[in-house]
Amino acid sequence: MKKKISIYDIAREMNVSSATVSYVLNGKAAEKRISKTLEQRIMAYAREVDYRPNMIAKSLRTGKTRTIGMLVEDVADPFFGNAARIMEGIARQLGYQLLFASTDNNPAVARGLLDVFRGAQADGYIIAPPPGLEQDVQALQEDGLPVVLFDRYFVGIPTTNVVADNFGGAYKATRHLQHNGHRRIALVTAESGQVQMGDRLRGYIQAMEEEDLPILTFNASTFPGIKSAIS
Amino acid sequence: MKKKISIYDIAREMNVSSATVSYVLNGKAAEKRISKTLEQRIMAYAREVDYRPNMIAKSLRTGKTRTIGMLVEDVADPFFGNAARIMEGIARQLGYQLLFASTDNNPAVARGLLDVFRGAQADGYIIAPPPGLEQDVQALQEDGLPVVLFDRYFVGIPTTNVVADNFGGAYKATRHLQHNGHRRIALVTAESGQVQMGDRLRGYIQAMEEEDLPILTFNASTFPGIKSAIS
DNA sequence: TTGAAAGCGGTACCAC
DNA sequence: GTGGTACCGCTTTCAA
Repeated sequence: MKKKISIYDIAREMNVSSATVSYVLNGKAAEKRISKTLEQRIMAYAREVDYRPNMIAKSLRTGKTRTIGMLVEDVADPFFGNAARIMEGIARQLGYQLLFASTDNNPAVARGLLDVFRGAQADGYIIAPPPGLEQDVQALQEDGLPVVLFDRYFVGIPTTNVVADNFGGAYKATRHLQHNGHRRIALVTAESGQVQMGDRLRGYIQAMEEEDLPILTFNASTFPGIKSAIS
Repeated sequence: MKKKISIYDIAREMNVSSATVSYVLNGKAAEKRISKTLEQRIMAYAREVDYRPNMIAKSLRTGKTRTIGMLVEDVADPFFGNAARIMEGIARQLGYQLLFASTDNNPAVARGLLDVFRGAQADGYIIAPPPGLEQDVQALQEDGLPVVLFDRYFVGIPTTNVVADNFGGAYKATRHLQHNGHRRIALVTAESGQVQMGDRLRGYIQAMEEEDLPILTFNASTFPGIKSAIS
């Protein structure tokens, strides 16, 4: 159980002040015009004793945690799992740590999670919002916290979102089938009331209407086995 | 952008010291024999201004972060994704926050991740270790940090592990097929050199040997399409 | 070139 | 019953 070493320990050992050590360790040696020799000595010693800064203390002082809270519907879902994993890698490269949590698409759960993240002083938020989270997202923004929505968004409330082109995708897919000579084309979807689903439906409908074809939709949620068609 | 309120703000408003506020907010009012009325007043005010403790400051002072670092092979993998999600829920119920990271089953990556977690002062670790992480796991333990391995473990190094009964499972499955009259039973596996795979293989072999049946194994990694048998 | 010291927001010991 | 205050480890201003 090697004892934690702090910048004071190394300052004492080097006969300098903690400030000097802090400067050197943060690459501000040049800026603060600290002698090259001193800098070398400190760096060498820090490496020797395997100094690791206490991020907690740093965060308390700077007010930044380099932490991003990420809310998805379910981390175990392949779509969100992959998204989480990829974003995690990118974040880490940029020196950020992602905090994940699953909302179950439940706004109450999501609210609780946001509270946890706020308690942890997350610097920013990446959210795949469940329906009903409008207020909370707005509250975050009003408090000056960076928020980006993904996979879904709220119509009417101004946010930065990254979403697939659901409308265009459904439209193109439908057109493609039409070009291949198909006439009876159905859309299997979920009636979740979520905006991304609605966008797909609209894309499909628009393509069908342009060709004056009948609209056919399967509701995957009410017919899990996909046994019958509605409308 | 409502300003962050601290216990000092509350203390000033209530004309008491920050110490008193801290006691009340931490349920130590009775223990510290603080008057019921004062307690009520402070609680009410805290609620009114929606006070949220700064966990960073709390962590710095107490040395505990109520955070657990979790290393899996791949968060996007359904097995690990589900494990992550379930553990996350339990942890949160207990007031802990899980930090996830994917090792890609690469010890170098895992080491870097452990460094990040240590920097974040994680209170404990849950690890599905890649081969070659023995030293690092031992180092954690020597530093007095709680570690639990899951899904795999290292033979010979003493750790707390939670793993499936791979040997017993393979043995029972094989026996089951034998009881149903099958004689040529093959094991499709991966030659990963990982202990859990070896355990399964041993369970299968033992069951086959007890009946004097021929050992047949498919190596799923060298024959991804599972086209031919070896041995 | 370098260092003293004031915080960041809490906790908890000890005194009154 | 309540409060003063030192301290957790680090950053940063200001002075020397």
